Order: sequence, then C-alpha cells, then structure tokens
Amino acid sequence: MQQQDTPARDTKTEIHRVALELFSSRGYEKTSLREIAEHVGITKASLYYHYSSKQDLLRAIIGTFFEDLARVLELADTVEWSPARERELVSAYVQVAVMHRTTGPTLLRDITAVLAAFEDRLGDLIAQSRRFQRWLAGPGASVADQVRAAAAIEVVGAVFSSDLGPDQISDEELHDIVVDAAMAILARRDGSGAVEGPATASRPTESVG
Amino acid sequence: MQQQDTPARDTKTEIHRVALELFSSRGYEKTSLREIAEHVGITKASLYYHYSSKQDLLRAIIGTFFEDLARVLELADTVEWSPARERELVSAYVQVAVMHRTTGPTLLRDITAVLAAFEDRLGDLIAQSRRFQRWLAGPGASVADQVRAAAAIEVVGAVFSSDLGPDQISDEELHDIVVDAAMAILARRDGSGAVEGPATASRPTESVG
DNA sequence: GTCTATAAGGTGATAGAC
DNA sequence: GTCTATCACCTTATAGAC
Repeated sequence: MQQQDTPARDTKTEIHRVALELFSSRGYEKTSLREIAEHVGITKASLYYHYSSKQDLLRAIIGTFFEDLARVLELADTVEWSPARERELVSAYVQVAVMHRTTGPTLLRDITAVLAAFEDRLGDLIAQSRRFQRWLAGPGASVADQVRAAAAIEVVGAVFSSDLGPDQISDEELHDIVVDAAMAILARRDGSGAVEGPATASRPTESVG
Repeated sequence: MQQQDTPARDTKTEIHRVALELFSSRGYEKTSLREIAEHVGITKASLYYHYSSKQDLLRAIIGTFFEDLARVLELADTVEWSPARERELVSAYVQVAVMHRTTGPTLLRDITAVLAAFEDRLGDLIAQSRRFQRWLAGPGASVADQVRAAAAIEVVGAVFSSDLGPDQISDEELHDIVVDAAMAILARRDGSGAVEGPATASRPTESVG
C-alpha cells in the first residue's frame, strides 16, 4: 500500500532480491557475498549490517516456503485419511509449490546448503515429510504403495521443471494439472479397484514388517 | 573376473568409492579433497596423481550415468511416437535411473556442480532432454500435456526419494511401479479418451503458437 | 548505513624429493 | 605412487572510522 512499485524499496529487500537471483542461477555455495554486494551496489561489510551471516540470508529466502510447507505436512497428523481428504492435502501441497514457483529452483539446486541452514528444524521436517508420505500411501499400504506415494510427491517438481512461465500457464491451471497427475498415480494403489492389468508386476505385493 | 572382492582393489577405485560416498552425504562443494584423501588414507597430493582435478573426479562418478541417460534421450530423435513406443522409452529411462540408484542422489544434490562439470555437453543434453519431454508429450500436445510430460519425467525421482533400499524392494519391482506411475500420468492427456471428469480444469485447453 | 582494512582460515592445485 | 612443503587465491566474518 505504501511503497509498492519503487524499484529499490530499501537495501534489505534489494539484497534479498539479488541473492535469490544469484542463488538460483549459480547455486548457493558458488555465490559469494562479495558478488551479491557488488550487484546490489554496496560492500560486503554493509551486507552484514542487514543479515548476520550468509546462512541468515538463505533462511530469509527459503524460510517462508518452509513454513508454508510445514503447515501442509502437519495436516497429515491431524486429518484422518479418506479419498476426499487425500485430494485436499495433495492440492494444498501443490498449491504451496505453485505459490513459490520462483523460489523453488533455488531450494532444489542446493539442497545441502538449505538443509544445513535449517539444521535445527530439519529432523522434524524429515520426520513430518515421511509421515506425509505414509499418510499419502494410505492405510495398510504395501511397499509398492509407498513408492507410489513418493512418486506422487515427486510430481510436484513439475511445477518447477516444465519450463513454462506464468505467461504460458496460469497458477490455477498448473495447479490443477499437477494435482490431477498426482492423483492418477495414487489411484493405481493396490486394491483401489482401478487397476487395469499392467503387463508387469502382476504378482501380489508382499507386506513387510 | 580378475579381482572382484578385494576390499581395496587399487587406490583409484577406492578414491572413486569414497568420493561418491562423501559427495552423496555432504554435497560436492562442501566436500574437500583433503577430506577425501583423509578417508582414503593418502594425502591430497597423491590424489592428484589419479585425478587431475576435483571436477575430473566428479566427471568419473557421474559420467557413466550421463552417457546412459543420453543414449535413452536420443531415442526420442529416431523413434516415431506411438503408444507402445512411449511405454518402451519411459521404461528405458526409468531403467537407467534404477541402474544408478546409488549415484543418483549425488547428481541431484549438487546440480550446479554437475552442470559445471559437463559444461561442454550441457547444451546438447538440455536440448535433448527438452526434445524427450516434447516427444513424451505426444503429437499435437497442449500446454497441459507438456506439464504432464514434465510430471511423468519427475516421477523417476521416486527411484531415489522413496527411502526404500534394494533389500526392501528389488530393482525390477521398483522399475515396474515407477513406469506404471509415469504411464498413468501420460494417460491423462487431452483426447486420449481416458479422461474421467476431474472436478477441476474442465475448460478446453488452448493451444499456443 | 556504509565504508576501508584486516583477520583467520580453508581451498584447489603444483613442484620436487623419495 | 606417495610424500612434504608451499603457492596463490578466495572465503566468511569482524573492527572501527565516517
């Protein structure tokens, strides 16, 4: 409302913007603070006035994404599984990805650095992510179903990987297609009735301890 | 045939083994040659006798994967699209991923470094990858179909992301499930007849120039 | 808020003895 | 093939003047 289209609002947001751009194109490790400062038009030391470390800068960039993501993953703990709920959660998950269409690539590029930056919350996030995958696999899931759940989650990456920009496909349309794709995979689950006789893997799946 | 189960065949392969392990767990940039040498039990300088640079080492690790991958992607140029051929190419693509189940994570972790190491062949590989995606989208593909093709390709990531080891699921079974998942997505393509009325995105997809 | 100057340390890589 | 020693460079981060 106050200063929306000023090209460089303030130095801090400008640093944020430049860092995101450089991290996305060259990767986190390979981007030095000197480079960032140079592009912004300040010195490295000034940069430290705004962000206390390089990690702090990364956290600022990825942070909101992580929080949005965590909020969705948490649903797997409270919501009881049902076909309808399943679609809802997948939809919510995809929506977060679409919202962060721009930030996404940075996150994927340097997983190592991102993980290091969120070291403290990492254990929780991994565990939660695994619970989400389990939830998505459905009740009484076979090993095969677990792979399918993983595949359904992977599909979300298409939001970033199809090199179609917002001008070529809208957020809404992209969301719908990806959700539909994920659901198509989950529909293949053992005993969901929708099996149409794949030529492969026709033997019954063994359950594991 | 000659020396298969000797624990440390020769230094070169031992370096290869250790580097893969460290790159996979800590990432390429964050792993120093000093660390690798230390784990192997030699000095950094000795390492240079076997590999001329850090990149050279990375190339040795990822190289075979890339070659196998390129070989599959090239098929999109010579093979004419048909439903049967589609399944064949997807299967071949997944098979490469499964073959490199171990190496995969390293590749995904530090895309930046990998891309830098294969800078010369990179242009070709990206172009070829795009052609593969196009091929997979099918003849006269809509924008939505392109997203679906991207999603089908993403599914392959499940080979690495489902934290199921070779002891929990065999290569063959993993392959079959992932192929089936990818095919399920492609089956949703516009005009493939298998549309079962998704509640979303019901308006006809526009074609783009 | 931004600067100059500098600390403290790690990095990839090379030279040359053994 | 492996070593010790060393180079040149770059990194994150801090101190203190303006």
